[in-house]
Amino acid sequence: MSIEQILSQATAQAVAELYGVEFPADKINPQTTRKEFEGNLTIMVFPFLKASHKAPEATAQEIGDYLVAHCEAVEKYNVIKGFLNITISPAFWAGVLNQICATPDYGFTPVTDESDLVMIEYSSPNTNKPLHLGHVRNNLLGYSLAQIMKACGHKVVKTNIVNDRGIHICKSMLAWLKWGNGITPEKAGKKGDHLIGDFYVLFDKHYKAEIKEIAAREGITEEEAEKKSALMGEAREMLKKWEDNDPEVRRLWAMMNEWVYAGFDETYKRMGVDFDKIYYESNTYLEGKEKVEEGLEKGVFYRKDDGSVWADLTADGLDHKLLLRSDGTSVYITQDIGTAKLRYQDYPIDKMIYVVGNEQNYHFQVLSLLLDKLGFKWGKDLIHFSYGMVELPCGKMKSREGTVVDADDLMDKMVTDAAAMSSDRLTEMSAEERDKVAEIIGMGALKYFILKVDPRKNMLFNPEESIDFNGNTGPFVQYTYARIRSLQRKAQEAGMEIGVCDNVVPNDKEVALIQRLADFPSTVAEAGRSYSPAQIVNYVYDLAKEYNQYYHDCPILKEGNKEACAMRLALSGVVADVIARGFSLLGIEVPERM
RNA sequence: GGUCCGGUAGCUCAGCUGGAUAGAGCAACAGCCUUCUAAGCUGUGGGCCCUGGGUUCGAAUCCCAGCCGGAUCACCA
Repeated sequence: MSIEQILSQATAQAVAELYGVEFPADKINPQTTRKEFEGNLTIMVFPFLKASHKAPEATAQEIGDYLVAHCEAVEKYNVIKGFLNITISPAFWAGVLNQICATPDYGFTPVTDESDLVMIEYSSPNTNKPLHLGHVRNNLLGYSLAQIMKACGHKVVKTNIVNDRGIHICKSMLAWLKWGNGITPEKAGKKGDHLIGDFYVLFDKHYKAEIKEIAAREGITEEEAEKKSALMGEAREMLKKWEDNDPEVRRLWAMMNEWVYAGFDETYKRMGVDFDKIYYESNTYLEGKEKVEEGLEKGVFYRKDDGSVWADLTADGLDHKLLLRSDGTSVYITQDIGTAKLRYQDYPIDKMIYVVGNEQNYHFQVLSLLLDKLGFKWGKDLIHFSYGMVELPCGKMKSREGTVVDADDLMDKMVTDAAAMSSDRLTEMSAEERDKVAEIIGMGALKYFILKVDPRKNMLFNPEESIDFNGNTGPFVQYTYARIRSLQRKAQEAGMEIGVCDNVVPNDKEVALIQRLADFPSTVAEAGRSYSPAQIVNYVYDLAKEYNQYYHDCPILKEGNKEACAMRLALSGVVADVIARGFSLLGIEVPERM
């Protein structure tokens, strides 16, 4: 039981005994006392005034006296207005530290057979171009969320739905046939996804030129000219052939997709993300029809005269939504229904989380309703983990405008910059070790910077600032960790003892640190409940910052008292450990030296 | 126009299940390396928390209205 819970219950008991009123203990939330006041935890007594019929100060005094008398952990208290500031005895905190040291999986809830199964869909790339900055945010959020859900005791299945079919892939294929001269990633010395992306761009270039040419020649608008494009006609024809299982087209498609997947794998690996199960739209896009027919039979959908199928969502405050075109083919949302069907066949899903950009908020509102109507038990409560756009200082990042930041380029830049900044610092390391550290720091800087921001918000990504190694950054926290590890190495060399001894009491700064460490489990739980990696980032930063201040003021290896020293080493060790755990929830590595 | 989401220091962001004098970092200025890693620490300056109402002991936080910005409302994906 946490100290907060102990206090809540004791306070509820105090209110009951002193004023004869039952007050629910879970409504009493002791908060960390602000720095400028004495005490560790604060209870607001305003809610009890109705019961006590006394002034706030008097009420606080009475409850404070009761707590000191009945609660062993409470050492003393002070009252400021309606705020009851409670000081917990240092011995109690020492006990807490001891307990944390003895808890191997501190802060994490174990996964059991009875745990809920949470499926998290993220990344969802198209196979006609490489991953970009938007995917970076998506992947980092998705992976981190999966880590957090695991730590909260859920079974997690990470999944990826790859959009591997459609007109856009055909464009790349066509361009490769026309202008590729049989080039391959090996021959080009290029990652497959980048090569395919190049051909997609090439198609667009030729297409635009063609439109312009037609418009000029026939004196029509470019919009009208688009309909006459021979290139687009060919692409459509290719899509038709693909759908008809034309062996030639299918072979080309399969080959080029393999190139792309090899490229994606590299990017994912470097980013440190992975998946338990990958679905391909080419396998799922026909599946939704069946479910729609089923819904039609149940009467939750209806058919128009032209044969198209719709869902009436006006009762839920939305519009009518198309599910099947009049020619019987699927639309986007029908595919999502199909994918849901397959997934539910594969896994006993209790909760579904979709990590998808906020431009699809409406889509997921609709999907939730449709899945619910179709009887998916997790449909109603599906989570659309919606995130905002990543903008650049020079303007918005959209693939059309050509200012896309490529994910691979970005990671390269982060790591090279990290290497440049740490080169004169890590002179005693081998080149190989230095590269490894640069990778950890560069990727840490990137991940931390992206995960720091509330996902819902659009964020500004400034490449210059992101690699700034000062302040609230990943490297700052990593540095704190590395220093503690170095400290531990030195202590070990000196043969010093580590551990919490009964007759050593932590000082104020140490108590504050222990108190923060004690908050870690509830922080993880809360981050899981609110789906917020940013909360972990904030926690870890606060912890690292506080430790840095402590580190500066309280020398450890120089401390004369052996037992105090042992306690400080133990405390430092837990700080490092919790930093590492927090970072593991964010998918960020931590270096032993830097 | 309907719906959804944002608006907090010059900049990037926390805080939002209502609590004390609204916090960090960057940038600016002033200090601290004979010291367990100075990628650090300390200090100073910087705020109509978009506006206006309401709810109450108390509002950046909750409710209503408005302003500004973004997204979305396809037989596209």
